[in-house]
Amino acid sequence: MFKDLDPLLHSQLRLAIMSLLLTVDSAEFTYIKEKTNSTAGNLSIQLDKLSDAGYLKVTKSFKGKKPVTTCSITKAGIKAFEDYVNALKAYIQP
Amino acid sequence: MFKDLDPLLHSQLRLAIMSLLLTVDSAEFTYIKEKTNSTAGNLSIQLDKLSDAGYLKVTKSFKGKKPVTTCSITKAGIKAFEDYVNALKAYIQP
DNA sequence: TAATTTGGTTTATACTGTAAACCAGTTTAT
DNA sequence: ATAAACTGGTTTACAGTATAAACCAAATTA
Repeated sequence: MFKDLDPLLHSQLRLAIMSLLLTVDSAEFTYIKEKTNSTAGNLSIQLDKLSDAGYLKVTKSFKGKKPVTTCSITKAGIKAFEDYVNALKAYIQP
Repeated sequence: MFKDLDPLLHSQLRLAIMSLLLTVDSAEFTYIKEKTNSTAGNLSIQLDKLSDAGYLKVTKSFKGKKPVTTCSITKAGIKAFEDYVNALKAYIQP
């Protein structure tokens, strides 16, 4: 009746990150931080978790002299998100 | 962009409990336990939290000689659930 | 009457989420 | 030139959450 919800996605911030990355090719750390209203520390950790799970790819580079962290969702991430939403529907539909 | 999700509802078990109680007048502890596939201990605690928040009403009685715990959702619980679902939609819609 | 079952609650522990502190480097002001 | 403040994060420490395991009282069954 109620399927398990992927615990990695069932978190407000991580879900927001994934939701955001679904709509764009890639996004920078600071952009995600702003859009999700998160602190840098929290975002850093949650990005690591999503990255460790293979749900997104994180690349580090420099823009001029400044370090930039860029994130993009992976195939596995899209799949996991879709599965999560499908499972969730059973909970929130009347 | 991403509204906060009621942390009380953003929990797999508590959400399942609320979802279940929305569809029925009331339900007994053992029924909820079975339908949500939860352990008694976990269920007991999560029911307390929802009850403390005023999202549901828990009444204790006896069926014959056996104790029965009966739960039903409150107006406040229905409202909270609806708000949660509306907020959640922003996260899961493409 | 001893063991098992029912219907839970309480306790202990592992896991999560978060803010605060921190770090390396850059820019700005003096 | 150097101190102060800012950028772009990471690490650490702690509070809160979820869960299983242990427990309890009463009823049922062997």
